[in-house]
Parts: sequence; C-alpha cells; structure tokens
Amino acid sequence: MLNLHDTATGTVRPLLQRQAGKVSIYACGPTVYDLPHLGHGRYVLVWDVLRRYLVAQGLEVTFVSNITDIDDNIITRAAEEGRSEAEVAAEYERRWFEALELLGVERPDGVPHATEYVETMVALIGRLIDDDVAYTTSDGVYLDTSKVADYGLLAGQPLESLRAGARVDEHAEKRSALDFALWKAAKPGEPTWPAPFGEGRPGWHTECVVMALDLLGEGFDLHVGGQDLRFPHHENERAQAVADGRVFAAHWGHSGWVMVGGEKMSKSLKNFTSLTDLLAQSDARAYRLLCLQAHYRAPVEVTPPTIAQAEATLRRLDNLARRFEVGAIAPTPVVLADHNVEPELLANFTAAMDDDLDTPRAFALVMDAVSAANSAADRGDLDRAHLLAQSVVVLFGTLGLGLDGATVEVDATSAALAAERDAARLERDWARADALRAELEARGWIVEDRDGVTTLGR
RNA sequence: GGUGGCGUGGCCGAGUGGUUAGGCAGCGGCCUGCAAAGCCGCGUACCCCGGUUCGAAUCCGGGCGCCACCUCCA
Repeated sequence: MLNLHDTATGTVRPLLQRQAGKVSIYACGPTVYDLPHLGHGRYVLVWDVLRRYLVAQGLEVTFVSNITDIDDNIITRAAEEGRSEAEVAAEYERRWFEALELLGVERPDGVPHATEYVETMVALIGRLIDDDVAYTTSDGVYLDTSKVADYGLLAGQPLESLRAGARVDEHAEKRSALDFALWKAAKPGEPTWPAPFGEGRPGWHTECVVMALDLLGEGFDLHVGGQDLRFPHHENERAQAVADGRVFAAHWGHSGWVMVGGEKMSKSLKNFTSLTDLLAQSDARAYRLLCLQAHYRAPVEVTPPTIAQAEATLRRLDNLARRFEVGAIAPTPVVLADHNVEPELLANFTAAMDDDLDTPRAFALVMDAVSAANSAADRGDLDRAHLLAQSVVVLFGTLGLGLDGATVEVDATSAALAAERDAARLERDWARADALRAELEARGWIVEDRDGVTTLGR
C-alpha cells in the first residue's frame, strides 16, 4: 500500500482508492506557448514514476493530464508571431509530446484541452453566480473566496497572512485580494466565447476543475502538479468545486523544484534549459536517473555536471546489462507480479517506494544489487548473479529506466578484427593486439576481454 | 513586510538520537600481457553558538546564510 504525502493534510498517508484496484489521477499539464523546460520535465518524470509504480503493483491507473491551449501567454505569442492562437498551441503541444516521448514518459490516458471545455466552464460559472458565490465586475467574473468554507487548505498558511502578504494590485471591484477571475471579459483582438454573463474567455483555474470532474468524476483519487501550483492554482480549483457542492480530489501531491546553482529554474530568471536541448545533448535516461536519486518533493540540482554524473552511473548499469545480457524492459510499464525478482530485494524496494515514493532509497537498494550481482559472478555463482541482474533490470524498469544491454549485431569486419586480436594475443603479439583494439575502439566499440575473448559492445 | 522550508564529505544526494545510505569523482589493492569491465578497501561529512541527553548531524533555543510561496510559473 502506497503512502504518499498529502498537501491537504500535510501528512504522509495511504493513497486510498475510490474504487478498489483502480486509481484515478489528474495532473495539471502545460500551457503550450513555448518549448518545455527542465522544470516541466521534472514534474512529468515524478508523476510518471508514481504512475508506473502503481501499475507495477497491479493497479489499474487512469491518468489524465490537460493541455492549456488558451491563455495570456499564448495570445501574446500568437500576436508576436503573427499567427493564430490555435496554431501556436498546436505546435507547442506537438513539441511537448515529442519531448515526453524521448523522456520515456507514458502518454496520459486522457488529454483534455481547455478550449474543448468552455461550455462546461460557462455552465459552472453560471451556477456559481446563481448561488451567489461568484460576482461580476466590469472585467469579468470572480469567485468570492470568503464564501468557500476552508479556503486556504492547500496554501498551508493562514488566510490572514495570505491577505496581508498579497502584493496583487488592488482591484477596486474585487471584494477581497484573494478573489480570483473565473472569466475574463472580452478584449479586442482576443479569442472569445459567448456567455450569459458576457463574452470572454475562461480564467486559468476553471478549466482543470471542469475537466478533472468530467473525466475522472467526483472524489477522484489524486491530483498532482509542481509545487508552484499548490497555491493559488490548486487552491482555486478546489475552491470552485467546493463552491459548486462537488467533492473534488481526495489526495494532493506536489513535486519539488529544479535548481540551478541553488536557485529555482524559472523563465523569469532566464536560467532555464529547454528539455528539447537537454535531450539533444545527453542520454535521455540521465535526467530520469537524476530525478530518481533525489526525493520527489526535494529540489534537485540539474546542471551539466550533475547530468554527466548520472550518465556515468548509467554506464555502470549498462555494463551490468551487457555482462549478463539482460535487456531493457522500460519504457513498457512493468507489472512486478509477472517477473522473478530476488525476494528480499523486492520486499525492501517495495517498502521504500511505499514510503512516500522514496526513490533515493529504492535506487540505493538496487545499486547494492548491482554490486552483489557482479560479485556473485566474480566468485562463480552464476545463478545468483543472473537472478540479481535480472532483478535490477526489472526494478529499474518499474521506475521507467531501461538498461541498454541488448545484444548488438557485430558487423563482419569488426568480428574479423576481434578474431585477429584474439589470435595475436595467443601469439603474445601485444603490439598487434593493442593496435587491433585501438582500431575496434575507433569503430565505436567498447572492447572487453571476457574469459580471454574479445567481446564487443556499444 | 507576512509565511513555510533548507544548510550533510570534491560534486550530487538520502537518512536516523548511539550501528555503511547510494551515485559520481579521487586514492590504494586484486584481476589483466597492458587495459577495459568487475571486486575489495579508504576518505573518519553533517553552517555557527548554547542547551537537553550516558550519547545529537539527528531534539530545543539563539545566530548566520540560502531557497521558496504570498504574483504568471512545473
């Protein structure tokens, strides 16, 4: 049973299921107006790991993640580039999923778009106005947060301090600085939709409530996102559901920051790297591994050196896979019950993961198994070695990390060079043997002597 | 200004009141013709100052530094 930190209660508690055996998850997705950066990559990886782990336990997971395809940033971008909002959104959505595929992130089961749900949003806002929990101003419709019973639940700080700290420009017509826009009245040149309370477009916080409830239903199991969505976005989503008399998410999860030199990576600091760039210049698995080595709620330093360190670790893992000729099983989701994993390792791994997704501990356990597999093989206990090596592959597969140990095709020329080298070695012609090794390496091979025989790998 | 969090060895990064995190890099050894891969060993880490305790990096108080949220943000 997975225990997971719940932002609403501030505790680590069991992730309960509305319906036994099934887990419904909603993850707030990106606003598609630019290339995804490392910050997006992190939250996506964290929740991909959670999802895979639940599947590994034999649970049936429904994972919904939206695309915000209408908002201020998209409008600005479209104007800059002289094309429509829809074109901008379509392009960056495509780029988004390209990057995710390279990261080995499973595609969501449902990908709702905000623009497909405007009518439903209008209906919700209408009800909120009718119920007098929302009010109209000259520039839109706002939710009256004072009428929401436990507003501030996710913010984790007293309402007074939120209000006191509010640096929002005071809006004369807003009843409280905490009230937020459900609907933005039409402005010239912007996309608008009709509504009884005036033409306009939806505010950001409204779409996710409507889409989550539509696709997952009331009381769905888990709502996740990056830390920065906790307040105000998730708070405000929840506020609308509560105000509408609906039961919203049962559990809330939030993932930590990507840091660069001790600072949060963000657009405004201009210290961001796009995922597209990272994936072009490093092993795509390195970022996943780096994220796994840190706890999902803690910040993680992502810089060229830390990525390089992760790549070095991957080499060690790939060496193991090559040595035992055990292949990658990720990115296919793994169901643990279908595989043979060393029992004690499995128990420890599961205990770590069940403890608020303690991937650093799980990772350490599997790395210990890597050493154990190698040393078992060194002392000739091949059965044990293979069981452990296979376990390593399966458990990393559970986390979405594939090991590259596939048997590779060796071309005839390289095979001939290898044979020649072995012959030279038998004749103790070291100079020739070394020259042949250099030649093989120049051809891109990793050359290893295994039982005195030249073995080639990639 | 308000609120929350953090400060671990060269780097990344876990964790617990007393016992090895793990990874990367480094050093020594084994193996090898030499390497590579692998194995073994090593470094005696926990911001500062007090306090509680038989014992604190882990609890409490103070200080310093850093980060985040309160505003679009993963």
